Amino acid sequence: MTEETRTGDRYHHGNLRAALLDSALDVLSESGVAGFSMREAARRAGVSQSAPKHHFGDARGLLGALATRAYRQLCERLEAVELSGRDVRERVTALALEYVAFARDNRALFDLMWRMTQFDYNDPELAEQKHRALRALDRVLRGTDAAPTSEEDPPLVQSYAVWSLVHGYTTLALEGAIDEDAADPLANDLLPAMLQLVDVSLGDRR
Amino acid sequence: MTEETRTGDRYHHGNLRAALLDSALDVLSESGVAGFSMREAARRAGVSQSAPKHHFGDARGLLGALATRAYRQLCERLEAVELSGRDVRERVTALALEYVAFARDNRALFDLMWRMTQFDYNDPELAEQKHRALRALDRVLRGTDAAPTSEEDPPLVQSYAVWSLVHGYTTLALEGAIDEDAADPLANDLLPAMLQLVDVSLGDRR
DNA sequence: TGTACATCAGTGAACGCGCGTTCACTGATGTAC
DNA sequence: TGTACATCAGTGAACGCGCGTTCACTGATGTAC
Repeated sequence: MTEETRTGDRYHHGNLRAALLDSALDVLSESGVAGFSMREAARRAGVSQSAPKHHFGDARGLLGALATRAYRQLCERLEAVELSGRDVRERVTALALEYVAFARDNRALFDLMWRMTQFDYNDPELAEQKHRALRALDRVLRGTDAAPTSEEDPPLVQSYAVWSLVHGYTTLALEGAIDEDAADPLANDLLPAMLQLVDVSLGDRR
Repeated sequence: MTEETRTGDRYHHGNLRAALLDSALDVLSESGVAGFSMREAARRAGVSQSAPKHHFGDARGLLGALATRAYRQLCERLEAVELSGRDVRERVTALALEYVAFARDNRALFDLMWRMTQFDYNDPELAEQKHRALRALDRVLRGTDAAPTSEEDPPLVQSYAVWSLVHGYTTLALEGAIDEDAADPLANDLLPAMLQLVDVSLGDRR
């Protein structure tokens, strides 16, 4: 009686919610947000077309759950590298590269994450996870010596600047708008070079 | 016999291509890329559902033409403010604010512009217009005193950095991911403050 | 330990919808002679 | 100046498709007594 997916001879799937999230991710990755359909997700989970309704209501609910899980995964990856590097600049660069790597590994998902207002999907956990990545960056910029970051301190201008730069670079590169010499624009060193131009000291804090 | 749209008693529209672009923009603005349909665009242009085929083939063609026109408009707006400001930093800031203003004025269109790879729409003019905005930024960063910019000089790292920062900020703000004190995050002064952190001198050029 | 019953999870046929596309057509325009 | 004809631009009915949603149902599970 494991928790594993089992599409055996049982009438009840037993694990359908998780199985649907997985198959929905497949559909999303292949067809994009525009081509996504509940029926196809159900089909791939080996279940009738009306089964998803019990778990997610409609496509908004399913995609929302998918996006929430994606934010969580991104934050975990960022927090895992948060402390690697000898100084602030190295740590910021490590975070940035991880951000880009996540986007490249999960193109359709990354796309979905920044498209949720289109679905006006309001989930408190999603909103919370959305801020979590920024907080990791903020901690790094304030430095480890600083007093433990209060959850209520507003993020630094530096945090917004670095986030904007990295996010913008990621979307532009994935779109093919920034085509560098290298075949894979995400593998080269343009991003670190750009980050060198950003003042990450706290003296300029405003 | 003006060039104006006339939906009079004539069998031939006379101006259908332009009229379809306009109605398509309406549909796009209301329904987004996902909700876009050729039939609806035709309906609003007051024409049969099969008429658009003669001019655009399919939705890819119509949206592609729309995106190309949008890039052209963006570039014109950027070039119009390119020289306003007493020094490089002021001029860069003016460009950045205009970029954000364009995105706010044309949300659906701005969204479409960075989604064209989804349609693998290959139009040389679109590709050309895509680079044109970056070149305006590059001219500003090199300064007016510099030798006239050769069309073949690769863009500065600074250009990529500023573009990434501004583009990232724009998309994050429109998505609601950056919520500042002000009700309208695009109207405040976070963007200039972030640009202050970027080294725009050419000494660091690499 | 057994039975009754409520609730949960999933089925599968049916519906109506808007879409893209095709097809034979027709009305207008331009061009050759 | 007039006529014939090719080409262009647009019509409107028809088709098949996949979609979301509804609905009466059924199989499994849990709980009260």
